[in-house]
Amino acid sequence: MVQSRVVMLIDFDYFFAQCEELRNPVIKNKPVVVGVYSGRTEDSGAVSTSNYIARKYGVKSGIPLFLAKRSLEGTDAVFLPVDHKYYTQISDNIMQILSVYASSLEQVSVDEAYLDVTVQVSGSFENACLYAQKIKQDIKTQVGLSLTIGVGPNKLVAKIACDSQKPDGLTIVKPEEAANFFAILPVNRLLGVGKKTFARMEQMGIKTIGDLAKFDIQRLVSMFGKVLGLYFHNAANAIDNEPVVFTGEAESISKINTLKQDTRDLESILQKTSELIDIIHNEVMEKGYSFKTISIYVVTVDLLSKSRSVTLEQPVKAKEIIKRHVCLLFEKYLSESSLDIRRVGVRVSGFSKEQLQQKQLSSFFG
DNA sequence: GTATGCTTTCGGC
DNA sequence: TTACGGCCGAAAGCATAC
Repeated sequence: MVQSRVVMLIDFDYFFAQCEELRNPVIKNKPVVVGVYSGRTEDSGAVSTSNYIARKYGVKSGIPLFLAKRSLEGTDAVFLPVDHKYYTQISDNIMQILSVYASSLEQVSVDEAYLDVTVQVSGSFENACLYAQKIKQDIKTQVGLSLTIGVGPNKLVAKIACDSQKPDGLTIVKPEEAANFFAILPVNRLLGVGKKTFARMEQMGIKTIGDLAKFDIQRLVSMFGKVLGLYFHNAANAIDNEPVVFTGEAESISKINTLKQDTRDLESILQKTSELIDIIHNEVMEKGYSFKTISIYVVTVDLLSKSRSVTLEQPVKAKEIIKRHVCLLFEKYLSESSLDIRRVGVRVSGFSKEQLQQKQLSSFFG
């Protein structure tokens, strides 16, 4: 008999706010709101994360800071600006500790990682329960943070298990339970089922993952194509063979800022993007990347976003090339739109890294 | 038709 | 009544290639 894998998804609870509680435990029993301040006016900006006390007042990720402030009026709420460096340090520390617990670790974001622990728990989900508790305890003791863990036979199930109980949760879904666990969930909980596909599936009478699991596979293939159709069929039946693999470098590097004032003056836009490009270019050079694609990102006064990009024939690395293409892209964009611009951003992607490969080879031999 | 790759938009954190 | 960040990868939509 083929033994099931045992895969965990570990999610750090309300991460940024919990980091702030760690730094200053006095705030722990107060509403804590971590926000990005745009610098325009005193309260201009948005909530990045809040602790669960603040969430009781409806203060959650993405809402405007002044709204959060209003909702928390009369409480002893603490508002703090994001400190990415500090959170990344803590995250790196936790990832380092977690990596020892697994055969492979795949970091998904600053506060999430998949672990393949099949070997460590001898393929037993009973062992996995104890093992997960041990991991939680270890991070609590060594770092002082709480985590939520989902365990399943693959990444797909682990993820949905993890989402089902937070914070400080532990949910285990055994292989034989996965189908029932999935059946009642709305189909858009599956990766790959966005707004459009969700609407299409609804038309076909598919609302839950259970509906999708029972749906005729041939018809799925004829509707969505071979690759997607088979993927949907498998996913709905909780089948997922994606391995837990070490995550490589980021695929894009971007920087975005809010302008001091709304404008469509090319000079002032280029002045701001020039600052952003300096930072991006530094980072790209540090990593020894070349890049092929350069994009600009615009948020207009009505808060809608647009982007434009160009892909070059050859990978390049010069800062001047970014600046030149950013200028061209903005000239083009401005000729197409008449709205004032509130925020601007720059992104580079399509990396290649001959240098890095050389480095790896030489360090392998050296 | 299916695969592939590019551009733009969407949505989670 | 309006109000509102910064980043990333995935989704969606299209063009082109086989």
